[in-house]
Amino acid sequence: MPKHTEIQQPLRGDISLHKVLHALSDPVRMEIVLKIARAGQVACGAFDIPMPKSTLSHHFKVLRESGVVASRREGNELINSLRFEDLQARFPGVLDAIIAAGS
Amino acid sequence: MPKHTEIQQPLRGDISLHKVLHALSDPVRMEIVLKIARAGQVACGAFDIPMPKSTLSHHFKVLRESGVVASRREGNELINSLRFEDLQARFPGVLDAIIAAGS
DNA sequence: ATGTTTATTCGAAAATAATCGAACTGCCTT
DNA sequence: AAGGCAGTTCGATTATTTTCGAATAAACAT
Repeated sequence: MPKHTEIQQPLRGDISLHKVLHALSDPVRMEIVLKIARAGQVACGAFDIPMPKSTLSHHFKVLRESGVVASRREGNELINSLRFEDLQARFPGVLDAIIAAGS
Repeated sequence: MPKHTEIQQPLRGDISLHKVLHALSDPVRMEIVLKIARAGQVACGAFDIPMPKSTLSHHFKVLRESGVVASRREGNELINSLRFEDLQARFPGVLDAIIAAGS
């Protein structure tokens, strides 16, 4: 029975458009988002991006703090997903269009 | 008969998503874009944003170089418009959704 | 208990971006 | 030709972001 630890993320109402756009304006983070969009659920370790772990961790932090990505702990890894419903509720169509454009 | 000078802007095919998103991730630039979206055509001077002209000019430059805004000279002022068709062709729905979300 | 895996945090360095005043260019008016 | 107006460009400053290695934490396995 895996323990689920909640990670710090903004509430739906606190998600701001400019932070979301900033988060998505970085190519590495966009790549991360596209991969999550395709797979639904991806652990941090599953990204074979040639980059130190601390840098990658920074990008996940930006994605989380902007409200784009939700992460939950499962065992000793973090599973990432997109906050599709929250973003759709707050900024309808934005994430969909960006993901479609980025694919 | 006003002279129309063309200003440096990327071709449709050279517009990149991450530059567009970066351009829109700044609150001042978003405000500019929203005003143009509402009015259709706006001269640089018509923005009563409390900020030195050089700073404002910098933001227009970012918007232009990202492909979001087109500027043409008419007399001694610059008229700005959104590159809606180009953006729609390249990243369908993105600008619409962002403008709707930002309004 | 010790070690392993997964990922974060810390702190400092390097790269980008934003800000502003001053000087400049283009166009119009007189 | 001289002056005014709209914006840009230059150069310097500051602020924010990105990057990375080293140290740390949390969960699991042995």
